[in-house]
Amino acid sequence: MSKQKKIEVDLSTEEKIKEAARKLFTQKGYAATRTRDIAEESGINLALLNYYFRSKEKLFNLIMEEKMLQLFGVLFPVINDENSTLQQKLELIVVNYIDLLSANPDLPIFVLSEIKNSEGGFLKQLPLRKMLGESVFVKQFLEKRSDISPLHFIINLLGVVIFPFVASPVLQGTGVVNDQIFNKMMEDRKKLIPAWIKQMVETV
Amino acid sequence: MSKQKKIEVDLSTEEKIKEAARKLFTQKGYAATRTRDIAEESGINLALLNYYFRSKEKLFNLIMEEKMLQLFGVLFPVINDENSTLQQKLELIVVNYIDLLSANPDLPIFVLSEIKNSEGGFLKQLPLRKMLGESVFVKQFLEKRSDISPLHFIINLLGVVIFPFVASPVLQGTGVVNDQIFNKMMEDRKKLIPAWIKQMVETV
DNA sequence: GTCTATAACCTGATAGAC
DNA sequence: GTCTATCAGGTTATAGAC
Repeated sequence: MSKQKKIEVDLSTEEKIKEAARKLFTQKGYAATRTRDIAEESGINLALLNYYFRSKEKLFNLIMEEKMLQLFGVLFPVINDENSTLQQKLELIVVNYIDLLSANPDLPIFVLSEIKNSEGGFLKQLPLRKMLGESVFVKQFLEKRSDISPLHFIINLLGVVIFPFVASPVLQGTGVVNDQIFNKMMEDRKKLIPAWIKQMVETV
Repeated sequence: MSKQKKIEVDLSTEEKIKEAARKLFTQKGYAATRTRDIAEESGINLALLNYYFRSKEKLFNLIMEEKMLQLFGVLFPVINDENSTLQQKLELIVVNYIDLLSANPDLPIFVLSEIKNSEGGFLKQLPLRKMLGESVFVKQFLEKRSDISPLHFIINLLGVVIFPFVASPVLQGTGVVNDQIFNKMMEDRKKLIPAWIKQMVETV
């Protein structure tokens, strides 16, 4: 209550640096981001970055783990819910992802591209194989379609949900859509995608 | 016939540099690639890179335009063919993309991520809006579904085709699939995807 | 905790010999 | 055309004053 006068700017120094790092790393990637940019963006001194985080790489690892959790975390609470149907899970995943990515359009390219360049280091703590393989989600899918790998199904789902955001710079940069139309389309897809996928599952 | 003794290594110096640049740029991106790495990879001297291409950026622009054409070029010959049905176009696009990306798995993330970081500079010569909007492909789609934007259709198609390659480092890095299984899946998708999409188009 | 100044290193690019 | 040597500038990280 004493020093807290500013409305939104009043974060701890450590948090201000992290906030700037989040923005710049996700926007430009690890290699293209300079520690000077982060310092400037956060309004603090360059030396403080090393004081709090020891090195650019350590700060990056922190942000990266956070962003991976953000991207993959959408799935975790949903796929093992015993009390929802496959269709309900589908709808929830689609809505949650579209909301998340509308607010963080850079997230997918950033995470996927940095993972690719990091020789698997970041994936060591991501037990995706077990998490998916033993999930209620997969079990429910196999009850409907035991003739096709659930992986195809998951890839298709994430493909139609995430890919538009990955392609968005191309779509917007070539004038195929503008920001407003793109957002409207993503809004529409919240209803369209579950309907398409449902069709895909139920088709013989 | 005189000096040409080596089997495959005998490219012009200029082409050796471009070949190394192709590999490293697509693998690590512009910012993370050092001109020294390119020189070493091509077995030539650092100074020759500047002798032939003036600067890192000019060399990059060359490779980038080449790679964009490679990625988007799959569509051009197909979408305006008057003598093929929508379904045939679909099948051709799917097969061509899966073959291209199986041979160049880094291509999509590289192109999409560099486009995002370049403030639209590379997109100036890509008249995607007209190319798609006036295409036979879109016309044929609208004959079947005038109630839904063809853009949804195209995004879905490219999503299910391209996204698996974008996600492949995650899938392989977490042990969800290995290289062999992944390739088998992509092979299967050549038949699966057209069937899914067909279903999507014909569903009321 | 925060800053200025600077060390130590790296990177793109060029000069100049062959 | 190709190489070695080197410059000029930028980048991460730290020392040391406050």
